[in-house]
Amino acid sequence: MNEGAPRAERQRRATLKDVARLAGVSQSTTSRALSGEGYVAAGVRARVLAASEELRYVPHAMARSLRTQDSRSIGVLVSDLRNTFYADLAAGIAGRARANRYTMMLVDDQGSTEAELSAARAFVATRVAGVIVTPLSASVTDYLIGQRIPVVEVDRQFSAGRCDAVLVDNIDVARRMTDHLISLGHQRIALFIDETNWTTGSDRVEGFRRALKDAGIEPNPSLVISAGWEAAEARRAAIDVLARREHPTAIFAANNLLAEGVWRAASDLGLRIPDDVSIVSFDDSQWMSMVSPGITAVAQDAIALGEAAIDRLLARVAEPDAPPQTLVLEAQVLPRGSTAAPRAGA
Amino acid sequence: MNEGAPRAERQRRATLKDVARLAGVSQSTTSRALSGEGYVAAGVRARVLAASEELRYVPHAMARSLRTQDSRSIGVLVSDLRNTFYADLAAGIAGRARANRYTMMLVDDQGSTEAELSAARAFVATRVAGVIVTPLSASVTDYLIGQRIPVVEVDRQFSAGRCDAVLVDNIDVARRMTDHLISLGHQRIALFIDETNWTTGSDRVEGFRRALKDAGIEPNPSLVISAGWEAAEARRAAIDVLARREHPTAIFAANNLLAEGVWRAASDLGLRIPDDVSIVSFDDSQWMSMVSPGITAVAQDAIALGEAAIDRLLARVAEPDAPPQTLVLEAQVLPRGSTAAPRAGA
DNA sequence: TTCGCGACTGGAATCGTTCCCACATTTCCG
DNA sequence: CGGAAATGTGGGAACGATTCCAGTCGCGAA
Repeated sequence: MNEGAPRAERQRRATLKDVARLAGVSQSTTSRALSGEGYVAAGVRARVLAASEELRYVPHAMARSLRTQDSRSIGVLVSDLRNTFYADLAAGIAGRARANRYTMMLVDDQGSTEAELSAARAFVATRVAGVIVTPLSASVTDYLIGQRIPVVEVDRQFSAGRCDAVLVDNIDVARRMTDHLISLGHQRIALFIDETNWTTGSDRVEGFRRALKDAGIEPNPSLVISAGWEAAEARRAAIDVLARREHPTAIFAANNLLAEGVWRAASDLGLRIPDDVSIVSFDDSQWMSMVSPGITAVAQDAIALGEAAIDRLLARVAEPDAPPQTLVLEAQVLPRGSTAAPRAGA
Repeated sequence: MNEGAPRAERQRRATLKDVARLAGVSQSTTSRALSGEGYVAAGVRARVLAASEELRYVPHAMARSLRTQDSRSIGVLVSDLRNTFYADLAAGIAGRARANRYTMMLVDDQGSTEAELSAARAFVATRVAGVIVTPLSASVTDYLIGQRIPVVEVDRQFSAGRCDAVLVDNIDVARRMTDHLISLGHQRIALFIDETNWTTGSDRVEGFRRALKDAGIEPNPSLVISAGWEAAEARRAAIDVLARREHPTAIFAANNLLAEGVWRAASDLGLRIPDDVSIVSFDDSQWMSMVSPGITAVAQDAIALGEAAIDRLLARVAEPDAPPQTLVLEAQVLPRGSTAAPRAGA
């Protein structure tokens, strides 16, 4: 053996060339033997496999995809992994990605549009096959579409008709939930909402308004409350609202964080649910089935949402020029104990 | 212009060569202009930048890292993203990764050792700079170490002394928690545990045992209960245990899922907490602060755990030959209302 | 005038694969 | 028996970047 640099020899990772040399055949043959494509004599294949095993050879995925010009990874961009909604979404995607032998690059943009855009650039740089995003603005999607990378928008939609999307019918579900409250006799219903620039938010408000309108209830703008992004903010806002003399008899929280804030506020003020105030939530959470009474909630199946998104993405990758599709998944209203008729006289 | 194939021309993504051609300089110069390394005349740089802008050029990260032989991505392997503990861990890692301009490849192995190993192979194939793993067995770490890829084990440790690790002192915390119950007067304490082949599980059992021993309480093997992996299983097991004539006066659940099962079982049986049974949990969860009474729990800061893990990993990448370190982070016992002295006579 | 040096540029090798092509050998069939 | 087809092999050009090296200038100093 060459006594030159045994240590360096050990350190370097084996390449195809090393395997070829050890097996005593050319790189072309080695490649064929390992990939199983093309002619290779049985004996030679065995020698190559043995050599590859001995050197613990692992093909360099980047070199491969550089040459073949295709990619086995997808980019996923979510807003906040600590929120179970996004975590479940990611879990759904991760499972299916693995099943389809894709790897997943995950970025949590923490609500920052700069982070979002820089993640998109990183995805383009690594030439992902496609991207799944819960967008904060239209710019990510625009950028990716401009770069001709397949995109699926999930949960919120900014680029309707320009890329695929997987959504829940927020208008309909919000309306049904509001109807539920109205049918119990509630007239003064407050809606806690985070953001109305997104389709999720504006659609939920829209569904809420329609239900009121259809029931002939006068819309009251002071009962649509922008409650910020965090439970703590929502809690403060809810304390304000619930401390009013004629406080709403029911509160509809547009997501799980807001619901937490509202629930804590009611608890802070010693209000009893549902006697003093009914509470419902858009988004189910573990705690909502554990507190008593349980919180009536819209159960979005975030895992299914993620699975649908990656299925759509892979279909799009296979057929880039098909017209964009928007998938709308069902969401269920789970009635629990947090809703009842308003107290007489309230 | 060449009228040959305008469509194909539009389709292809711009490469360095295209930018160079448009700017009228060589690839070398273009590369230097874009990277800022080496000499480039100001006018030329401007031209190159303009050309790159016009073609919406995005450098091919894989080609780059193939050439430079370094990697800007890390692999992360967790057991179940739907569990907030792992989701928070991933969130902590994701934040720091982004801050350090690394991308993160995330795999959720769903508790399958095959999935775990195949993820590890995928990481090696993409030549990640390093891997953070909540291992299911020693084999992932062994494999990665064999491939000379830096590894940090988090939460559980299988390869002590052979790679870095970031942990919580499970023995100590479990002991303190048990002491808390003992100091309230409990003698018949059950421990619900998932798995004792992992350091997390066996250490929690160990801490529990030591606390009992130090207090002179006879260890009772029938009170250390393997309650499976899911809340539903734990619930069934807890119903069995709590339905016994002389049921334990306190239950220590070794993680949040188990705690959920135990809590639901108590609720199923109409037992009052803490009057009929005290409950404590290793792992805090959102619901534990929302139910009443709140559940006394060990709060592990999973985000901090993730941050510490990636800090360690990046330090290791910078200095591969330093001796392995094991970081032990603090965890707090959060006393809530779920613990009290056992009922007289119980 | 010549030398040397700093500023600047381009050619070409390289990273680790795949795969087209050319060539060699064997098999098969009319 | 001749040639086509099937089988097996290796050479070498890509893929898209970086970077070493060898040049070409212009200019101030010797």
